[in-house]
Amino acid sequence: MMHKLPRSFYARDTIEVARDLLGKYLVHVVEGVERIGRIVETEAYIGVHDLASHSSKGITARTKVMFGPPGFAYVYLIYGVHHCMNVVTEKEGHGAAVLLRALESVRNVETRTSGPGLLCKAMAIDLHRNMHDLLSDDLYIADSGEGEPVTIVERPRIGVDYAGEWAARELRFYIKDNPCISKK
DNA sequence: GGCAAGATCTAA
DNA sequence: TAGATCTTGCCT
Repeated sequence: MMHKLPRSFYARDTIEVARDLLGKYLVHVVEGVERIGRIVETEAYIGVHDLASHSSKGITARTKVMFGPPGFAYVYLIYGVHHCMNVVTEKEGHGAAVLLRALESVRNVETRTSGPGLLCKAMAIDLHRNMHDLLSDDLYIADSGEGEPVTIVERPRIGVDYAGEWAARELRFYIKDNPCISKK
């Protein structure tokens, strides 16, 4: 039994949300087809003081969604090639989000999902899904209701070497021994 | 209005 | 290990 996560789930500490998202299900309905993937890897971008976070640049046309209310999607294009999907967390105005890095295919997901770019490609997520409400009926995250325990591994984030000491912080989380992880 | 750089992926 | 490829943000 799938249960859509409430707004209050996202309105918490970003690291807690990043850890709790592991094992949850991302659902995207495209042209009547329901695509579902189990979240197995995330990264936390915890606020304006986090130099690896886009929000550290302040409020701009691109980052304003990160400063909005929690439970919304923040989608952007990286390297002109790939899309990355984030989930806005904390209270409105905080500027934090959780990046979804890898999924485990559950239903109607054909291509690989090990990495932010591939994840969005497989789930058919693009810039048009930016600022989409995750409490809507066509793009949301749900709990299986089974409360299955997972072993969480903490590692430094990927591709943020420019962020100084923040690059070394262990803000990446994934499910131990899961074969769908993007990188060890 | 122009320019540099980026939370990536694939092929060689 | 380099190239694809385009939006954002800052500079002029």
